[in-house]
Amino acid sequence: METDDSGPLRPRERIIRTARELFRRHGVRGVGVDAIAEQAGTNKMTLYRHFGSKDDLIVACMRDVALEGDQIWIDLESAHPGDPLAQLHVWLREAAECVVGDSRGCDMANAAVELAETDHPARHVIEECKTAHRNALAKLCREAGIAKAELLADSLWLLLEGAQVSSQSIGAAGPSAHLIAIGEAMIAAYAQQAPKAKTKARAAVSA
Amino acid sequence: METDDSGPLRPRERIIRTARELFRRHGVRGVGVDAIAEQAGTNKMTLYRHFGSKDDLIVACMRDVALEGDQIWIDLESAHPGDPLAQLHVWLREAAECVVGDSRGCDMANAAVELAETDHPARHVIEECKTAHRNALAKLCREAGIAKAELLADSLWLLLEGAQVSSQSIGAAGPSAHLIAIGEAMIAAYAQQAPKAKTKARAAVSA
DNA sequence: ACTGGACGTTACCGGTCTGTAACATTGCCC
DNA sequence: GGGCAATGTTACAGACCGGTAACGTCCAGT
Repeated sequence: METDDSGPLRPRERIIRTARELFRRHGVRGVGVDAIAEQAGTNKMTLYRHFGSKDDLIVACMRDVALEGDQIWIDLESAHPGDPLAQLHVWLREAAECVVGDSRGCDMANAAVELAETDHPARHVIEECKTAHRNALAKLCREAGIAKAELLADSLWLLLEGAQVSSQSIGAAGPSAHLIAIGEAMIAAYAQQAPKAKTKARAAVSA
Repeated sequence: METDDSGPLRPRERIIRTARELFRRHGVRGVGVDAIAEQAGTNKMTLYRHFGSKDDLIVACMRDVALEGDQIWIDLESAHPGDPLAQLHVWLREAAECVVGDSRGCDMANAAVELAETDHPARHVIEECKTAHRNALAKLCREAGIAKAELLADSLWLLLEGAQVSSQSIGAAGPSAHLIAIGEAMIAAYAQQAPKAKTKARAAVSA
């Protein structure tokens, strides 16, 4: 009932992993530090020795989520090197994976909703990470030769964010279930107007 | 410092209004019943005599939000009677009004995020209301003669939900700021393919 | 073998939260 | 005016939370 995965991981790592899971399931305000420590197979004192406060732990978890999220861009490039349009389609499919089953949506967006105070330290991390991801998506759209790349990126971005939050209010079987079809239609609509380059547009990587 | 608007309204109405405002500002878990009662110019006992529990109060607030949201469909019809396409454009502009300034997004979506337990009574109200609104939007798209009406409705729906949640994580100046432009482009893209009828399509109201 | 740092255990503090009990007060309606 | 329902006031219970203090334990490096 207590140990979660007390294998080779140090307490700090176990705490972050456990905290992320519990935060995800119950929300950052819905779980106490005592429950986190116990579930991580340690105790509250050790938790407070690694993280000065619960807010610090939340920030650390957000940074962990951000680090994990950055990996997708590396995976995309390695999956379809030099083919940004193909990467864009894979991105969409990866995004759709975030809203299957009894999804809890995006950890960061959820945390931003729960931490209503705009000056909460975690909010800065969330804003930075979200902005970085949106910019990376826009970069992908530009490199894919999309004319209105910024607008397509914002469109896809809002679609994903909406799908994640909508899966919690309406349910994953609602509009969120059509995320791929909607996204594909949108990419097609933006790709057909004044494309600077077609697929495999290696030459357009400059900007 | 205490009375909020103790005019002609009965305590029950004052409590709901105050609770909605405080829930919106601080989240449903971020404000206590005592603060709500005091801000509403009454006390905790009266609150508990009208609402058996805090959860009941949350449900009542969600129903109040739902009732308020239903009004938009009446307003749309009266603004452009018999012109569903025009209503659709006005809907988009009304939607964009929800993500201006320091928006806190959608009260219902936020509550769904905070109330992580899927069996919370408020979740049912939220799901019903959200589904009803999405269906009303789809009905508008069908009546506007859009071929893939359901898909356009889901697209616009995800855009709005995404804009509302994104305004809290990235900020209202991010992708959410382009909601109108994105939505217009999407409506245009769906309207140009196999339109069953053009504007003022009174004949297409059957289905 | 010693030592120092990381970790575990227990107990506690002060605060806040939801929810209730008992009682006083107001105001409306007959 | 008398009575009754709605409301206000105070106090309290029980639980939980974030955070800290004091002390014990273990293990790696020298």
